[in-house]
Amino acid sequence: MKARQAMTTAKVGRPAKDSREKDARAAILDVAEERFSRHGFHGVTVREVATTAQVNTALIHYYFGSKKELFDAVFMRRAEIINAERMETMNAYEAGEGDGVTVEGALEAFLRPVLTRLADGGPGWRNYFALVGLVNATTAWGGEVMTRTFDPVIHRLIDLIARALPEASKEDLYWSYNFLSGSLTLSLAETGRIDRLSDGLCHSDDVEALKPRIIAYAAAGFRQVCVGKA
Amino acid sequence: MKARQAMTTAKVGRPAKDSREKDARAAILDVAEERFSRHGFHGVTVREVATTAQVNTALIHYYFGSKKELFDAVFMRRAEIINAERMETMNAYEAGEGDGVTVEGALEAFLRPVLTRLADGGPGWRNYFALVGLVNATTAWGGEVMTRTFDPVIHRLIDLIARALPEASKEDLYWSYNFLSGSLTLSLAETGRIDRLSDGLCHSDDVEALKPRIIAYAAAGFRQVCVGKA
DNA sequence: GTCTATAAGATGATAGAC
DNA sequence: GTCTATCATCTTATAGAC
Repeated sequence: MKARQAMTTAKVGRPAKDSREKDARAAILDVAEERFSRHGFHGVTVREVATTAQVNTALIHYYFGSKKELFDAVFMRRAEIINAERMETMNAYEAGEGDGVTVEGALEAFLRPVLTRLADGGPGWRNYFALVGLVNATTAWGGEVMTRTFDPVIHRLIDLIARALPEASKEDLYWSYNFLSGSLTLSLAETGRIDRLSDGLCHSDDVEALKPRIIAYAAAGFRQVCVGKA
Repeated sequence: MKARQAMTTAKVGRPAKDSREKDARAAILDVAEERFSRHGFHGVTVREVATTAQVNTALIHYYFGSKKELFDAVFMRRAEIINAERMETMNAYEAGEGDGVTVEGALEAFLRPVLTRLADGGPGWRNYFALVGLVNATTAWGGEVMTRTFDPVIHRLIDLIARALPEASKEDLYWSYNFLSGSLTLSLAETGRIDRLSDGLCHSDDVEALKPRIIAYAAAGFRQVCVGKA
C-alpha cells in the first residue's frame, strides 16, 4: 500500500491486474535480484533488501523462509523462462534446417533469447544475467547451481552443434562450450571492464556490437578446436 | 611459534630461510587467498581466516589494517609476479619473431605464465587464479579492480595481436579480448562445471587439455572477428 | 499479509597487557 | 609481534499483535 507505490522497476511475466500496488513478493524479488547481482549472496543483507523494497524483514521471511531460499527464488524465476524459450528456439531452428544445421545457426538460436532480453528486457533481466555471470564464476557452489539449472539446455546446444560438426569429439565440444560460456557470462556481467580497457570506445551494454561478434568468435573457435579448421 | 607449525600450505617466493615457523603474515595471506577465492570478499570473516591460520584476529589487523586491505594485499601479491613475467614473455616473443608475429604465438606468450603456474604452481596459485576469475565477474567493483591491476599487460597483448592482424579495428580487438578474458577466467575459476557437464569426461583442472584448446579457440575467434576469416 | 519488537549470535575493529 | 578481552554494531530469524 503506502509502501512501494513508487516501484516502477522491472516486473516479470504478466503486467499485473492491479499494477499500481502489485505484489510485495515481486518487489522483494526485484530488489534482491539487483543487490545479489552486484554484491553476491554474502554481500547483501535481508535488511537492505527489505528497506529498499519498502517492506519489513519479517515479510521477506514470511514469503521465502530464509535468505538462501530468497536467493534460490531469484535465481529460478527467470531461469525457467529462459530455458523454455531456448529449447523452443533451438527446436524450431533444427526443424527448419533439417540437415543444413550450421554452428552459427545453432549458436544464434541458443543466444537469441538471452541477447534479446539483454537488449530489450529492461533492468530486471540485465540484473539477472549479471547474477548468472557471477554465479558461474563462484568456485564454492556456483558450478553446482549452474549445472542444476542450465544443463539440459546446454546439452541440447551441444547436440545441435555436433550435427553441424559430425567429426567433433565430445571432449572438444565440451571444452569449446566452456570457452563460450565464459565469454558469454563475462559479457552478461557488464562490469564495465571493456569500457575502461578501450577508453570508452566499446560499451559492455552494447548488445548490437556484442551479438555478431560473439557468434563469429565462438563459431570459429568451435570449428578450429573440433575440426582443426576454422 | 606453537601456532602454524603444521602449516604446509602454499608459500610464495623463496622457500624461507627459517621454513619451519615462517611468517605469520604469509600464513594469513595464504589462508585468506584460499577463503576469498571460494566465497568472495563478503563470504569470509576475519575470524575465520585467523582461526585457520592459527593466529589471532588482532594480528590480522596489526599487519593489514582492515579486512579490505587484507583482500587488496592478497590480490596484489601474485599479480605483480604474473604481470612482470607476462611482459617478459611477450617482449621475448616479439623480439624473437620480428615481423613473423602470429596470433597463436602472441596468445601463447600471454597465457604461458598463467597456465604454467596453474599446472605446477601449487594450490596457492590455483586459489589465486580462481580469485581472479571471481573478481572478473563481480559487477559492483570487479571490473575496476581488474582494470587497475591488469590493464598494462592487456594492452601489450592487444598491441602484439594487432601486429599479427594489421587490418583489425580497435573495437574488434577489444571485443575479442573480452571473449578471451571470459574463457580464461572461467577456466581458472575451476568450478568443476565442465566435469559435471561432461559427466566426468573432462576435468576443469586439466591444463594439458586446456592450453592447446584455448589457444586454438581464441586465435580462430580473433581472426574471424577482426579479419572476417579464420 | 504486514507490522513491531526483540532474541541470539556473529562481525570488524581496537585498547592495552606481555 | 602476539595475545586477551571487549565494544559497538549488525546479522538472520522468530514470536506475536493487528
